[in-house]
Amino acid sequence: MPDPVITRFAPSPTGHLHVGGARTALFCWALARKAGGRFVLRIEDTDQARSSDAASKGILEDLAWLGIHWDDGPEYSWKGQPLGGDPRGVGPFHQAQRLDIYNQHIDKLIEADAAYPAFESPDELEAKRKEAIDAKVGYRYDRSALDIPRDERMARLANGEDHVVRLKMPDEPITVHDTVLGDVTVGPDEFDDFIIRKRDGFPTYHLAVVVDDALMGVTHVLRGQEHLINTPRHIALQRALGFPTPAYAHMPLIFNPDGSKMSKRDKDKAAKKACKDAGIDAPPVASVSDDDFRKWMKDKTRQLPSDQLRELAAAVGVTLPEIDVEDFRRAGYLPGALCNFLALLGWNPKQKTADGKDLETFDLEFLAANFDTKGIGKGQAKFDRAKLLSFNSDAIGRLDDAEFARTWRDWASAYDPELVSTLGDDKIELFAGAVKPRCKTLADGRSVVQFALVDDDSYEFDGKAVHKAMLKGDAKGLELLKAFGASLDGITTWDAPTIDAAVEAFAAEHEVGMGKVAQPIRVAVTGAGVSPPLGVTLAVLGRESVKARITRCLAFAESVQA
RNA sequence: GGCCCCAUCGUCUAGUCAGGUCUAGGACACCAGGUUUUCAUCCUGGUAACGCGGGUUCGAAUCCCGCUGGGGUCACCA
Repeated sequence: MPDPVITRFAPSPTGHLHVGGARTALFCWALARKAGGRFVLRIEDTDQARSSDAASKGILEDLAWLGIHWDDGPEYSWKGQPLGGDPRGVGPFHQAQRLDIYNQHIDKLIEADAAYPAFESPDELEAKRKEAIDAKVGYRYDRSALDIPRDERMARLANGEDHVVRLKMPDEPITVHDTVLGDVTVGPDEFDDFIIRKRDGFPTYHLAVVVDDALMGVTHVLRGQEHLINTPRHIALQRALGFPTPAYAHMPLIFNPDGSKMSKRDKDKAAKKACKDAGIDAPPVASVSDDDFRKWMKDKTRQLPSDQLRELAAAVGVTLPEIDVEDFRRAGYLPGALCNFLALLGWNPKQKTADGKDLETFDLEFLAANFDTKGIGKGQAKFDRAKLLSFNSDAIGRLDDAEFARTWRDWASAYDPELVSTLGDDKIELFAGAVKPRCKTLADGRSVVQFALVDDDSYEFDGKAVHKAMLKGDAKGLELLKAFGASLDGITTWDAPTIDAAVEAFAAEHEVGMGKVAQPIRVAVTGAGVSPPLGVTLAVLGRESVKARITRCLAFAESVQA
């Protein structure tokens, strides 16, 4: 039996899942699925200061929502389906809970003289680094800890003196055999004896990753290209520890359309700019303190907690760019569309559709059956929101009306509860067919149904639309509207098809085109010249509401006319 | 700056490994038409790219070199 393929995604829980991370996770997942292997989720929380439980939970939910489900990893329940667990007994999956394991391996390395404790303080090292920079030479740790006799080093270590542990890097070039990039060789001058255990006793990322990947049986590592230069370090560590080296594939990064790196800070940046442009110098919302606001405005790198930031953005009237998976979810993107788009950003199935075009639309199932590291491109990609938007509206279009109604309602109950409470399930269903082709995101749906969310006497009439539909020329529109309003009680059943038929009959009876009748009615009941098809529009409002609105519009139009 | 990676329409890309069938294909965006009671959907068509310079070759988007450009990385972050 060939070795099983085991991949892993190992985020650090410092916030919600970034779309770049989501793509990495998606590819790792797909590679494992394709090979019938396992996909491991591991939480890299060795940075005590920056990691949080909330972020860790958020990432789990983001992945689950996307449909990227893990076999081994933290236990999580998604829509009644259990995810994760530890059937192979390779956990726990939070690195902070694996300190003993790391220390065993570090001890082994020290014992074998492959690693050594170093006692310089951070300040001392910082000074040396600065010196190197001033002299315009690359800084490397000078191994001065090795000048201390081994016995003395070990004694000081045993005494519990503050220290870090460094790996002795070999004095020879290391070649990474990368599935995407080919062989990449880096010389020994590029590396110094890097730290594998920090002063606080936690392992660094390098040590933890290598130990965990080996112990969890990971065979294929797919990650962003920012890790390429780390790989020789990891290979050195694997050799020192006697671990096999997994297959590596580094993929290009994702950028903003302007070429800048897609960063969580972009959201803060947008909000800061809006505040600055509007000349706001005090926190516009109560949840942000005066002090925090001032510091935040002053420091380009400073970020506000996401809910505070969102509140502030709403108050200032600025739309934040979507960066994290959760941003896209909130903005009304479908998980399938996001995955489809993300997959295409750097990967191509290289297949044709039945009509000879490049295959671009596919689902997770397809990815699981067809993913291949050969299809990963080498070039860096820009994140084109317009194309994602198009993917999303296509994906919405492929839902049938009932599915759409369900999806829209579920989204709204989480992100726009007022819409659900005002319309109710029945009207949402009634609207589904009309809203679906008119929205590119689930959030867009609101603008389509806005007219039904307001009271009969509280929406405003667009003067231009009123003029165009009923007052222009001989003001025949006004006459028709009046007549139609009077005929309302004659409509037997108040549903869209019957209403449409009645309007058609009305137009025929008055010997005018549909447009001449439909537009005045539309403007009367919605205030504007744009709405879903008339039958649905009237059906949703209800007969009494339509009557009231026509009466109100008549009065408005006549007052304008006079 | 050192080291490393990359380079086809505005954007994502197919084609590059095995040079000719590429007057370079698709998608998004954009523009122009058409269907439609408005808007949207939908349909048809169009504009638009091999970064530059040298080689190799009968022939290069495809191979080689240089340049330019973009990116990554140089933490007791991951």
